[in-house]
Amino acid sequence: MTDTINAILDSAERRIRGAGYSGFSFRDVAADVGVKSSSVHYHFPAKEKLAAAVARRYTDRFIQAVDAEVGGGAEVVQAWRDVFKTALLRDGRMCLCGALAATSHELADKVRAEVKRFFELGIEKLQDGGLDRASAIRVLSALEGAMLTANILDDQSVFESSTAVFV
Amino acid sequence: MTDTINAILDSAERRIRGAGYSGFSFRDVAADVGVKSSSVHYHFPAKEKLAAAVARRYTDRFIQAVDAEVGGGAEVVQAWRDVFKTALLRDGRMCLCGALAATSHELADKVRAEVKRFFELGIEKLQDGGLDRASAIRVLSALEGAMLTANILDDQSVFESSTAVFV
DNA sequence: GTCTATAATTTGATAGAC
DNA sequence: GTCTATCAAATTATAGAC
Repeated sequence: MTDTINAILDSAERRIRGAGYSGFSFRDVAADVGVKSSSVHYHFPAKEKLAAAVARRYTDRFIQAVDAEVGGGAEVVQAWRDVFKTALLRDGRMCLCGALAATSHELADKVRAEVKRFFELGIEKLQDGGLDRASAIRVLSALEGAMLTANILDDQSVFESSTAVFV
Repeated sequence: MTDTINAILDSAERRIRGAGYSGFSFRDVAADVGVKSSSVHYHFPAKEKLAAAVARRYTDRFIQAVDAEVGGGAEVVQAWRDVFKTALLRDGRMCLCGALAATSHELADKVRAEVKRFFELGIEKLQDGGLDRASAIRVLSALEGAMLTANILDDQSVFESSTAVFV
């Protein structure tokens, strides 16, 4: 993975988390990276492919971070909460897959499939931690909702208080 | 409020709930209503004003529906859950203010203010029902998150099971 | 791999006739 | 209040030089 590709993915991730799929353009990303939009197209021929790549990297990193915490002895639900919290505090933005899921009707099949993968893997991992499927979905939904509300109220402490029940 | 204005708001609401603020255009709405885009501009000179009007109507109707249930003897948390559930089952789409909140960085101040109003009023109403502020935020976040997850998993029963804990 | 240039379409918005 | 016509800008995407 080259530096340019990573920079493109970084920019697109940040912009999707702030403004959704339709809220960013190839020129926006190109300007962030310091190249021309045709160079972005060289690496990602279509916008759908760029968004799908962003979602896949986001999910892989997210799961990796959760696994690392669980490997370090953390309880699974706490691990998910911590990684969500880190994403919110570090970037001050919505979960990428939450931002995309909120407008799922506009997503191309391949993008929606990647977003769905984030949720399915989350449910699966939480079930591996001992939760039944309904509880796993409830925890994941609560985390996404807490992030969304913290986002619009512009108050990160909202995430803490909304999910303190899991502690 | 004329029929055309209502039809414009209906179309814009539906489209924002499916694809977010940047995911719809004046021409989309005009085609839905059966007029030209210049006619939409006549009623709503700027896109921001249209979105703000949609959010305001959505919030007013939502609060009205909740108040009606509470007036009919329902418990406040249940009333909120029911109105969310109806919005999901009837339209098969995300909460309008949830969809906008997820991409709050792209919103003009006046639109974001309307979205914020939905959440602030929700918190206020739940507090009137006896919850402390943290619990009110937690309930509202959980409802938004449940709707988001039901949306992406394309399974409305997810909303039920995710929020059954409130029953 | 990145650039210039450009095509084809869409977008938000306005002017003016009816 | 709706229309036709149009604008200026932005959008996704491609061709071809370097």
